[in-house]
Amino acid sequence: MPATIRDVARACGVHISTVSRTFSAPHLVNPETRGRVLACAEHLGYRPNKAARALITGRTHNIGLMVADIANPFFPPLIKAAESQARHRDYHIFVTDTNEDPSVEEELVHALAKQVDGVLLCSPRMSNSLIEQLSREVPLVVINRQVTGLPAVVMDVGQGARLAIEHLTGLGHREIALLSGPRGSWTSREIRRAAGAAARAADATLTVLGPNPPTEDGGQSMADQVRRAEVTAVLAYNDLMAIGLIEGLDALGIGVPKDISVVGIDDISLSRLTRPKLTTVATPTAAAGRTAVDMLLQHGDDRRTTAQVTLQTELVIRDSTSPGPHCPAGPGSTATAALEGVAS
Amino acid sequence: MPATIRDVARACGVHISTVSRTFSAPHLVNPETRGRVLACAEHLGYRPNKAARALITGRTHNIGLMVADIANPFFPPLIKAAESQARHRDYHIFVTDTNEDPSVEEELVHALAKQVDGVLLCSPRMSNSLIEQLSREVPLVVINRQVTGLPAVVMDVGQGARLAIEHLTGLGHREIALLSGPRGSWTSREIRRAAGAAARAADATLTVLGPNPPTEDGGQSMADQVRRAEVTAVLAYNDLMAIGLIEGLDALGIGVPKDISVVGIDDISLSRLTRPKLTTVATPTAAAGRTAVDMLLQHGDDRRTTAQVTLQTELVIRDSTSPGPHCPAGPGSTATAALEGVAS
DNA sequence: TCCGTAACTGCAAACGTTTGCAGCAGAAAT
DNA sequence: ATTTCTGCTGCAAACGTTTGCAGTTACGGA
Repeated sequence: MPATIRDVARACGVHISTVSRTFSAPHLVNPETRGRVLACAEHLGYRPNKAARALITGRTHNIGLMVADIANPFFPPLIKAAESQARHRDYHIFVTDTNEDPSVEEELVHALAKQVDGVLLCSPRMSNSLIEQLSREVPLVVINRQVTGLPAVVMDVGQGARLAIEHLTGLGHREIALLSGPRGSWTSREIRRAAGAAARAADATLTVLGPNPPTEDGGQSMADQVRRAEVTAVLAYNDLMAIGLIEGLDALGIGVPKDISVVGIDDISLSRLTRPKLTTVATPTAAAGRTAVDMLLQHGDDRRTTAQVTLQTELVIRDSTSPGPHCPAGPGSTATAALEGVAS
Repeated sequence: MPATIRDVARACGVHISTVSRTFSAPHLVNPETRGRVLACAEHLGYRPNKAARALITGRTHNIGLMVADIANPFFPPLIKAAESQARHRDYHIFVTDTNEDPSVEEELVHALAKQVDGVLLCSPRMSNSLIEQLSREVPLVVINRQVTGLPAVVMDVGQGARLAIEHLTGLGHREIALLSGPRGSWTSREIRRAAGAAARAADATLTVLGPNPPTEDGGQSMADQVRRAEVTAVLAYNDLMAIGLIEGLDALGIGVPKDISVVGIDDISLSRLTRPKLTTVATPTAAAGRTAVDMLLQHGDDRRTTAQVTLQTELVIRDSTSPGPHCPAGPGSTATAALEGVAS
């Protein structure tokens, strides 16, 4: 039903290749002819079929962006930054949500494969080997993860976790809990590794609770376990969990930061609105989105650009943390950092 | 580089049509042959090229979903519902963000056109005539808007606005402000119409302030104007603006709901977390997402299904509203409902 | 024995573009 | 006057599939 290149060619008595060139290489066609073609096209409502064009050129000018949960406010700034960067380069971004499900991730990569020029995998949960395998089907850039041989942009959340733990131990906390993230999360492993090391260095005890779904509910439902863990401070896998935890603790009559200090990670905009305002680790999400797009696009030209970019994080101190029981540096703290919890 | 159907055919000494059928109509090929083909395909890492397939079948099994601002928490529940519904029907959803920009909307429809089987337009800002024109290029379903001849699913926000105003007038408020939404928003016009009628019916004065960007900042920056309008209650275009407004009023030393009552629209999950918890109009976003997908898909079979589905809204009373100055029904209220503000 | 039928497979034309190559006119250079 | 060049246009082969049609084989029934 929609007009094709052939209809236009017929309508203005010219060969289809001339019509094609009018749209994809205008300088190759006589201005007068070009005018006639454009008029006919306009009149027939003709638009080049992107799919057919992609089939032969191999370029769609689209980029896929896969996120684990579009409802998590961590992602939108990254998505928006990627979109604006892509637009500058005359590309479009197609976003898909995987529902935190690795099998959906794989399926979606296949679905996107030939409709986009590359896919940005944001915090993917699938295995390294699967990612490598999929990368033979379509160019991939991973965000918040490292896969050998693939371009990656990671936000240095390990450093962030270290800063958070140092902040807490500096306030005198010695019994700290870590609410870990979902199983299979590279980020969660990094946080755990770095937080464990930082706690050990400060002679503090780190109790890992998890894995947990990275949502408000995930945090809220851990309130009771946090209470039983008898800690004075908590570092959560992300802000959403931290906020949920604060709600949950509140319901148990435990005050934040009066009784327990809480630190989040991500610095989502919501963190500035809650009471108390959340102390958290700010991650450069917008920069990550921009960088990922750039890497994907230049990766297209030069096939061996498999650089890994690391972006710095920083600690934002607000109102959800306060000095712990052993103020500057009291005795009675254990000398080992215990790591418990389910392996991810 | 990636294996094509021809490579597979050659590798197992069979015609390409047999390979094709192995994937798209397995029952038509001998089980033994099918096994060989699958083995070869597996070995070569072959995957049917969706773009090429779409070119000939005319079906991509993808659906586009356009939203104005992915960072607005109103959208994710809709997106997720649409995605899960689509997945059940063996379709995938590609989400795009238009940045509240009508020209980007048009461009994106073109970009999506032949890569998807249809596009869901969520609260589009473009003109009716442009939407109609684009609908000749790709099947469209509009959400939160009515365009003659196009299938639509609308959440009855007019009814919601009426409930909100009745709630406020019932509490004794007679001077009410409406923080309107962005220019070009059909929803904003509906709210204004219904709120105006409801105010008039209750002998209350409605002052329209706007248009405004539908964001937290949009609400926050109106705090001063709200104060100068000398109203005792405010209905905001959406929850985000309502929350921003509460923040802004707080900064001016005006308490909610003590000094001014505030009602939002949407019932985003955040509304349950703010202090005070927000009284708001709940919109059935998930149902809207599911319905839109269904309409698009059945629209594909039967071309003349241009039904318009209306979903009901309901008022959720929380803590941001309280009785106004003229308690049950005092005298001294004006008899006219004034509608001011810039036309949208 | 012959025929009809069922089950499978191959052939080739589509789908809507792009693009290297060749052809052609006219202008400029020799 | 001949050549070279430039600017434009047409031709046809691709891109990777699907699918109606026809051909082959084997088999059961008459």
